[in-house]
Amino acid sequence: MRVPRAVSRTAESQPAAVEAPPRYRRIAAQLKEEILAGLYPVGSLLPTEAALGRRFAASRHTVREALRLLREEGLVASRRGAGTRVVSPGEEEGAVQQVMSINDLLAFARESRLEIEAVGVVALDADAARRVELPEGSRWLGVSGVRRGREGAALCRADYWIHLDYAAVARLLPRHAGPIFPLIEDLYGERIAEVEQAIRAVPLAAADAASLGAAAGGAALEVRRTYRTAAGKVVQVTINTHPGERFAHRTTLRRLRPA
Amino acid sequence: MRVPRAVSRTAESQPAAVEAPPRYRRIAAQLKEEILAGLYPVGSLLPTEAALGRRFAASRHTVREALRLLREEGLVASRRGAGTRVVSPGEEEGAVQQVMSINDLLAFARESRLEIEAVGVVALDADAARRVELPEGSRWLGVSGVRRGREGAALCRADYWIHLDYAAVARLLPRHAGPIFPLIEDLYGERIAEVEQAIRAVPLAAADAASLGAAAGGAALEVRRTYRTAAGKVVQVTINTHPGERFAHRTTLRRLRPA
DNA sequence: ATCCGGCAAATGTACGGACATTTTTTCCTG
DNA sequence: CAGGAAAAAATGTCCGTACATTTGCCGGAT
Repeated sequence: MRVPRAVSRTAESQPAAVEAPPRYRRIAAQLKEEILAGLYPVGSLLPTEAALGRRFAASRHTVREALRLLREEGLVASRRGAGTRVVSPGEEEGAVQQVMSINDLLAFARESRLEIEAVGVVALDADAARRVELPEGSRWLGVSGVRRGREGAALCRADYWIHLDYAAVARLLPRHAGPIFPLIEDLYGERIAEVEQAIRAVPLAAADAASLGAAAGGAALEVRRTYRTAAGKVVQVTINTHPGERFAHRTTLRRLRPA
Repeated sequence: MRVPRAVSRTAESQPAAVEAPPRYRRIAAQLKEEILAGLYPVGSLLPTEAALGRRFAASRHTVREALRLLREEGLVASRRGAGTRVVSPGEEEGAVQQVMSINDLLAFARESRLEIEAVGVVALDADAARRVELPEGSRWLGVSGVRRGREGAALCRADYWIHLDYAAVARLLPRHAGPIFPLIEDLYGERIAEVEQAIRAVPLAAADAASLGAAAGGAALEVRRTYRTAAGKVVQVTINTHPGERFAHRTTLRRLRPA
């Protein structure tokens, strides 16, 4: 879905002041870049901790912290005595979304940045209405953009349909890179009580592929969320489109009592 | 994945040596227990690193590693100068999941019928190991088939990797079309405490497409579930592959208390 | 050629120290 | 009493050391 370019726009967003990250994060980013560039193909060994320490003039502690970040991102796996091996390509695989609750939705959005491309009121045609499961012809504040991770890589497309009762939230968006529904909660005193989530596999549209730096036509994971108040009113619908096989939507389900 | 037709099958047991976990893991477990027991309610501060070091007679390094585990588990959040605060009890999150997840897995399997095509012991090559996130070379009881709905239409491919400790369950499968893990629970007295679920979009392989009556190469939703006991032992891994855009994986998330 | 044992290499755990940064508390002044 | 500054408290980063555990390689024996 492409939200039509809005006729009127609010002020452009301004990037926050960025300070130098800690050394271990910089080392991790450098190694990640080299992994993604193919310098260390899947299956190959990274340099040892000792060698990396010499290369980056860093202590073993700092190198280990960097490697821990890479492990958490799913790029490498370390084995005692055997070294650290590159286990999977693609940085998006590390953008694992641990969605377990509404609070977790907030956490994911806080760890990524929404880069807004278009904001404007839209009326849903038949296709769009079917896709977002909202009434055909109804009008919503449309917001579309790309969600990016820490190092600026595109994680997914993010498209929003916000109920017009809350359209003034548009004024806050240029200065806000995080999740939108808490803004609505703050600004209007509404409370999201329930999120309905639907996940499916779709072909990646050419327009989406271009802005995500991925190949068009491949498989993409589409995650749609419908945010409702306790009274059942739809406040917002969000569709995140993650390209390719690199992204996995993960959930951990637990039993707490005897079955 | 195509499981080779089984020639012979026996249960093989490989008892794993169980050793004491590292100290930092034990400290984390103890603190988690106290958090879940309500000793530190949501919003309250844990003891400082220094205090925990005194309490557990551990170095700050060890305490910090323990706190890192708790942070990664989403139980606490640390802020420089302010301490470590309990932000979300895992048990309550788990309660949310219980409402809709493992029971939902059973419901889905009950509403469809597993048509088994192949059963046999398989050793995981590198590709398979990566796909199911189990050790390469490890051996599992492989079961593969198609899950069909009421009218017999193919819903998805269903592939299982069952720990060889439970391989005798194979004897029950010919007369059993429903979910497999409750069979294991009944037959062996094991209890599934946790299911880790990963959903991604993949291209539909030609072999899978043929048995599902779908076009090869299109987008498919791959849902992988790893079933674990409370001790963390992997009992079973399941991959369901749903063709095309027809299938949507739906979840409803609710807030149980005020934000 | 194969197998086994020993040793070196490589990561994992855990101790210690120091300084930086942020938050909270305390103290002082108007 | 209120506000601001300074000090103390608390976590974050980064250095170092030592030992434990596991893996891989090499050489010798069969």
